[in-house]
Amino acid sequence: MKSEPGAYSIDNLHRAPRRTDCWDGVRNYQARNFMRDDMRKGDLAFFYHSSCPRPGIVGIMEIARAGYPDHTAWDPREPHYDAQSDPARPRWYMVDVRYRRKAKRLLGLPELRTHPGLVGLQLLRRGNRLSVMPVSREHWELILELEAKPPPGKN
DNA sequence: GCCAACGTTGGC
DNA sequence: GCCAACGTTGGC
Repeated sequence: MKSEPGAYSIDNLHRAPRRTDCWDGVRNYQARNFMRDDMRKGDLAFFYHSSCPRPGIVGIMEIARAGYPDHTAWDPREPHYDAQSDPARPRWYMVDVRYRRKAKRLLGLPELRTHPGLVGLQLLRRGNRLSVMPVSREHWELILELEAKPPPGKN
């Protein structure tokens, strides 16, 4: 799950009450479907910082509540207000996430890209712009193994 | 249903 | 700031 740290970082989540917050504001149908249909309470997710000097995976969180309507879509004062979303038929969904831990080190996008085992990871797909996307069990475990290794040196 | 125009995302 | 790659919109 991606977020721009300038808007909402893993530190924000760490400081939130009960280290839990709602993942609101997603306004993309594919990303919405992942949250609404595929995420279950107790699932784990990587927290990814995007649009920043060093984009990459910065930590792990847990889905604390499965998909439910994103009420910020109905509030005109909200930045992601959507006048077309009817409370009777919610268009946008969110989940609640709980902070688990920070990554031992940043798993930067360039490093992830160089790893042959991560070919096919949706995050690395060309032109990918989804802010929420699935990670296979195999890729998940590979990334955790990568985390345990020393960071790549500068060549 | 096609597709051009436009807006957004996000790496660089 | 640039721009590639998408998604959305709306005229036809």
